Amino acid sequence: MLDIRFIKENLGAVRQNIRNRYMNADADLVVSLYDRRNALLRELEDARRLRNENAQAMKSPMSAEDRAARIEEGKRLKETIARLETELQEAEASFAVEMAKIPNMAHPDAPRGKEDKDNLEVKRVGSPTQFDFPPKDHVELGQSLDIIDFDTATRVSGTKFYYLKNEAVILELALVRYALDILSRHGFTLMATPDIAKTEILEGIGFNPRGAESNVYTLEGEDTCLIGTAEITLGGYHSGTILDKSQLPIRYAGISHCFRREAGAAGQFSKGLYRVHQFTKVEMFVYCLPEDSGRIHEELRAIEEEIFSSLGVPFRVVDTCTGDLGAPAYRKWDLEAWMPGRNNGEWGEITSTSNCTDYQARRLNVRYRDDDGKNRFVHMLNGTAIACSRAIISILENFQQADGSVRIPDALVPYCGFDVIRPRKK
RNA sequence: GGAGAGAUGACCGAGCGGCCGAAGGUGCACGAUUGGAAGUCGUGAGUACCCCUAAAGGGUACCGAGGGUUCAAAUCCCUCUCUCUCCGCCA
Repeated sequence: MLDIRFIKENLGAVRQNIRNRYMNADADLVVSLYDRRNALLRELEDARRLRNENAQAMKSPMSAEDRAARIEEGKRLKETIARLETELQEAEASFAVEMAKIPNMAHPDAPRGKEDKDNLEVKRVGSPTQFDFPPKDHVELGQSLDIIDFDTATRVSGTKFYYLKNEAVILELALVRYALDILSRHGFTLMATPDIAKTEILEGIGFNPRGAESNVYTLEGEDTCLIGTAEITLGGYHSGTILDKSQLPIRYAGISHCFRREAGAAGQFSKGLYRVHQFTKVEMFVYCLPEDSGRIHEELRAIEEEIFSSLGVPFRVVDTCTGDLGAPAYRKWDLEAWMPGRNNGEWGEITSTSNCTDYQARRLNVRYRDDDGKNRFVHMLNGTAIACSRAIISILENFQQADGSVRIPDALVPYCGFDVIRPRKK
């Protein structure tokens, strides 16, 4: 969330930002709810002060009548306080609901636009793969190589699930290990995180666990959810703590499963591994000083580029437009890999890195003590190192050969123990 | 899952319902003493929010969390969470 005082002082800019991001939020309503909350708070504190003074006065000896009068006064105040407390609670609740809808401010250079087609391409590495034969998509390849089974997964678990089989199992593990090795070299602390997190952490990160449009699986009667990304568990790791300034930046690389409901995603491109309910991902997460977050965001992007460059997957980088940023991000880079099997060749998102500034830190209450002794909110950033399902798409489709086999990228051969996946005779 | 013990400020640790935002100790910051250090002495210091602000100042809340009793709760009652010990179960 934003700082309410910032909203009050920059109301015009906040309104404009909400419009630029095509979000459904009302800054003016937030301000008026806040003012109402403050008025009630003042009234309540006043009543409490009178109560304390009354109780204080009763410490000294007094006549029976005076004492009785004091007790009456105390009882009256008790009722007033109880009433005001209820009202304040309601006011704070409605304030919190509206406040949560206000998105982070956007970087001034982030392109204005509504949807992903308004994202701005800023860089290309490699060029779309050329084939001298008709290329297959990864669903077909997965079948002919006998390494991905969608049909059985649909029967056992439902649509948008999959079994990895044979070499694909090794390939996934190889990708994970490859990413972890690179991140370890970049000074990241490696983590394998829980796949479940509390609702309050989800909300702090900026996810909406409830509602029909939510992308989150909630666990019945538990107040917990299946995580959609390790960003949640890594961002929650230091929730409610004050970090030592000298520890910063803290870099974590977390591996987890990711679960997404993808409700209403039927109309979108949903074939194969691209949009699935469960996948494995290595996520980068950084806690840093406010003045460092811009630079570190570039570092995260550079690491993502390093990973996919070294794999030999053609990709481009886009500067995500305001309407596509989501609520927490101040700025976001997406890496889009060339996917030859997608609509006869198309860019498809494989990683993404966001600078969320202090938006998440404020609600999760992650601070550091500054040199002047003041506690300030850290900045938090995240980025995908490897999302296995989509990485596998990009490898299968770009590295396929005329004979129906798929070559393993050189960098992954030592991790896989084989350099090609051949069609399996049935 | 069962039984017991506990949770107080950066840390340790006291705390009879009103004199407790909280003793004492350690640690911390500053000052004095010293050639310098140690030691000693003195002073200061929590967090959040609200009001008022130029600054200063004032108020409210916070003793694991949430409820309750009371004119008044760190202190009494209930629920929950967590930690430790023992038992059970188990990848």
